[in-house]
Amino acid sequence: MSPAIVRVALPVPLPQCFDYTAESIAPGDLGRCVRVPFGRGEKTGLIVALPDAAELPVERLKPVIAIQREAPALPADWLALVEFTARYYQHPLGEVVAMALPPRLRRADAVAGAEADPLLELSAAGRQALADSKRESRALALLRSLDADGPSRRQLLRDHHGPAVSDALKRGWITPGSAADPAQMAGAPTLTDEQQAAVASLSEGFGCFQPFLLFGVTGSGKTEVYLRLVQQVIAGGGQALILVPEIALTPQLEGRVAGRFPAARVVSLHSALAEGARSQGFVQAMEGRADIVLGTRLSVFTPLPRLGLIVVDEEHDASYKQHEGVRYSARDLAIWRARQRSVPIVLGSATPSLESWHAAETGRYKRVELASRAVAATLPKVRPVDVRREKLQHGLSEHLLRAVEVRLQKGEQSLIFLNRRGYAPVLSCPSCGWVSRCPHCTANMVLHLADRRLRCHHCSFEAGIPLACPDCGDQDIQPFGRGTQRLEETLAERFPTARVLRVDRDAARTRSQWDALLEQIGNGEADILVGTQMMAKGHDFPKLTFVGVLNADSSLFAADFRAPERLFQQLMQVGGRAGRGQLPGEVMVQTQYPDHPLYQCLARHDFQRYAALQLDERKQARFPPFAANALLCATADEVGTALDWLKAARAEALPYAQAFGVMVFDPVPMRMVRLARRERAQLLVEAPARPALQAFLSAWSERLWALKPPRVLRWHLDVDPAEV
DNA sequence: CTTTCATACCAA
DNA sequence: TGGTATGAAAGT
Repeated sequence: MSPAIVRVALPVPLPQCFDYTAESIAPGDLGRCVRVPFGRGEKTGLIVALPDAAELPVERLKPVIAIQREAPALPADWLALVEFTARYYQHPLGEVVAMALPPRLRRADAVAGAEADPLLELSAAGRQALADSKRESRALALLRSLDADGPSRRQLLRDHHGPAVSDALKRGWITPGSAADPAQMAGAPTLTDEQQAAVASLSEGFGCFQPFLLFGVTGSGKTEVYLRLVQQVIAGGGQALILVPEIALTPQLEGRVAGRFPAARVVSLHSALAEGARSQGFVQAMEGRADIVLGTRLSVFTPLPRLGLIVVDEEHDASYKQHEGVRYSARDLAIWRARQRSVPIVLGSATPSLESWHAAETGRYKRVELASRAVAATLPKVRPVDVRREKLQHGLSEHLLRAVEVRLQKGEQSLIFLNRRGYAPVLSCPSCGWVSRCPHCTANMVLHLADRRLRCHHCSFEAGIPLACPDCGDQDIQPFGRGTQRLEETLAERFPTARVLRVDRDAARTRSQWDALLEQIGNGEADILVGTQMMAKGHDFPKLTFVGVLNADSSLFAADFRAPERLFQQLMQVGGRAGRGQLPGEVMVQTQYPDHPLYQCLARHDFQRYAALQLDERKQARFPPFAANALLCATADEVGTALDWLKAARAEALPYAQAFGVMVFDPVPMRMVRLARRERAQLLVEAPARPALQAFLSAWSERLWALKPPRVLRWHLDVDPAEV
């Protein structure tokens, strides 16, 4: 018997797979990791096919070193998913696999058996103890919660009751439980009529592929709707996949899910997780031992044998698109996966992406709406403040200052939102025009007065603050513009009795700093918050009733056609921070263009109107979703090199372009040409629709790989780019 | 005649 | 990508 052939995807930046010979191959080895000789050394890859014939003459194939048979093989539908990803995003399969697989799984050493998280329940003795006990204790609280909510996972109990758990185990009050229903819920609130209706129409999609757009204003209780759907799926023996933008910023969701389903096996996956924990969660999900997987974009690649539902929370969020390496969109892949597995997918947002909104308008997605806030709070009053005729005090209008003053007197909190870190965006010499340029980027270095540094926000280059102008020696160099640090200073001077707290990436460098800040705000230990977009994301501060927005206009006329969409989403989101408790909220946006449709729609909370306007513009201009785009990006030590290569690439494209009805534009230097000592250029491809783009790209990329670029040049394709 | 650096090529 | 082979330029 001649040896079998295995086709292996290896983590190398090459468009092809590699064939090897292997003895005694079973069909079950498809999807297994394998150690192979490669070049002078060895590499670990994944067996992606068991072909009858090799691409090369068999004599030239090397034998595999070892097949990793201790770990379970990746299932066929998972292979199909990574293969689709590689094809659609024009990225080498081996690199897609390397990204999607936890590193522990890839390495040949055995995967540690996942530690069990046993289910615990009240024993007869425990019931007795509960009945007999008279005074409050930690143990009593534990027993009571088990009595009320039913069996629960040990980890969850430990999170809430600490050492009382081991104690109760020793006394025999609680015991490892018999099989409990993972779908049992604890502490579920009553749904509003609207939520009930939403759950009803969404669950109609169970058992078949159907994308839903759950369009619900901030605070309308979308999460509660997800949880009920998840409950139904688990009750039917299925697994649910929930994607969230940044789990680091939304740990409360993790707690809420785990707390709601005390008997379910919940796996949460995010980038902050250690290697081992990530691999463990992956394997648990793959073996069907997890009921719920909750995670960031990477978890779209979690194998789930009993998948029954996918939820994409805040589907418009930019963090679903990966911006380097394999530039995939987790949201779009989730939809593909839902179709592949014939399961429903729920995309939730208060400000859906225009792509999703358009899909709902045209009936490709079913729209389900939650129009009112679940908690008894009204939408905040939003208005643009015309700053053209007002004299500003350090960038702050009289209206805004008065609004802050009023909250201070009432003991409520205000948030001033400014998306610009640091003290001032640039340091400049008024006499000769010198500005604090970054030596490695086409950008200015930002003045950070707190640690007396100039810092480039793009490449992290740092320098000290010069005492005099480096060019002309003038000592009168000055900061221009305003960042959060300066705003914090200004507000502290203006409101000397107020406690001003800055919340940006500099103030919340680590997770613990961030948690500490959140706690301070929650405890009412701050009166005025100065924050960047970090503050926009899903946190409820009951005492926060006013939000002032500075410098919003800069996104209005930005070159990127998606900038206004993002601005609207961001303002809706940050506005949603105001008045989520019992107190009514107010939002002011300082602008030079108070009549701009974006602000007008924002003031009326009218997403639908704004979406209609934007979609109309996009249609006229043939932008997505009325076209499909891709970018070919090249970087080199000089733009010229990049541009030359792109020109050659464009020449290769022209024969195909016509056939597929695709436009290939001239290469241009990127807006920020220089980034971290590399110069960048790109070329836009515009197709009438995705299938045409795909067909064109697969033909073109074959030619691109054949093109021999100079060694210094790096190139990649960005399909469905987030920014152009 | 050696060392160093840039460049071309290749991987099964 | 990373390792290696190749050759020209620069140094002894």
